[in-house]
Amino acid sequence: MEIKIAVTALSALAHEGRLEVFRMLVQAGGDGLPAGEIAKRLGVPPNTLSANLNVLSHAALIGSRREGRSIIYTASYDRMAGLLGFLMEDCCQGASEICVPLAEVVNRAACCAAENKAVQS
Amino acid sequence: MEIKIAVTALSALAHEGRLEVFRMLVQAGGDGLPAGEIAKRLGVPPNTLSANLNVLSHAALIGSRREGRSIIYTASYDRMAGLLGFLMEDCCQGASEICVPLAEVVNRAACCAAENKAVQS
DNA sequence: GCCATACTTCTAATATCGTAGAAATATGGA
DNA sequence: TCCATATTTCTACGATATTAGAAGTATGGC
Repeated sequence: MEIKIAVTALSALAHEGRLEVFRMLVQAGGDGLPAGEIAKRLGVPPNTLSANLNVLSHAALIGSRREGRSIIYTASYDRMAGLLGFLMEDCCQGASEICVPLAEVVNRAACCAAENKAVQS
Repeated sequence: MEIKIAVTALSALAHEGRLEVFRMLVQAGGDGLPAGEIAKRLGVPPNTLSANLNVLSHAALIGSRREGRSIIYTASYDRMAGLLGFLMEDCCQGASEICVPLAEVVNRAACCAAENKAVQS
C-alpha cells in the first residue's frame, strides 16, 4: 500500500463518528447495514452520516449497493487488511518477542481466526 | 481500548509525516532512533518534527528517553497492538472466510511472527 | 401521476490542524 | 565559564475539516 492511501484511510477513521460506523460495519460482516439503520443506531442526522459515509467510501474502507430504497454499506475487509499490513510492515527488526505478541493480539481480536489458528512456539 | 483513545491514535497517524515517523520507529525496533536522525532521514525542520513527535507521544504511540544530548524515540508496540485489536474486535460475525485471510495478512506483515506460527486449517 | 420514504448534495459558518521562524532549554566538552 | 549541539516551546498565519439546514434525487406503492 502506498503511504498516501494509508493516510487517507487513517484520516477517514480518525473521527469518532466515522470510526463507530466503520466498526459497526466490520462487526456486521458481509451483509452490511442500510444507511438509515446506521443513522438510527448512532443517533446522527442522515445528512451528517451521509457526509461521513462518503469520506469512508472515498478511502475505500467501505462499499455500497442499492437495495430498493435503501443503500446498504459494507466494510471492505481487503482495504482493512492492507492498512493493518502496512502499519506492521517489516516491524521490529526481527525481534520475535515484539512481533509474536503483536500478532497474537490481532489473532485474538478476530472473531474466528484465532480458533482456526494455533501458535507453534 | 476506549474509542476516544483510538481516535487520538488514528488522528496522530493520519498525517504523512507522522506516519512515516511511526513506521520508521516500528521498523527500528526496541532501540529506537534519536530525533535528529529522524529529521535528517525525512528532511524536515527539527521544530516541525518535534511538533509531530509530540502528537505521536500524546497518543502514546511512541515513547522517548534521553541519552546524552539526544532524545531517543521508540514505537509503543503495546499501543499499536491495542489499536489494531480494537479495529478488528468482534469482526465479521464469525465468517471465517473473512477473518482468516485478514489475520494472515497481518501475520505475514510482521517480520518474524509468521515464521513462528502455522495455520492449522 | 402522486406521495412517502430513503438518501444525498449544496452551502456557509465554525472549529481545528499544520507549519516553520525565532527564541528558549538541556547537555557535554574545552 | 563559554560555546556548540540537540531538541523543544512559543507564536501566528493559512489551510482543512466538520456540521447541519435546506433543497434535490431515486425508488416503490397506490
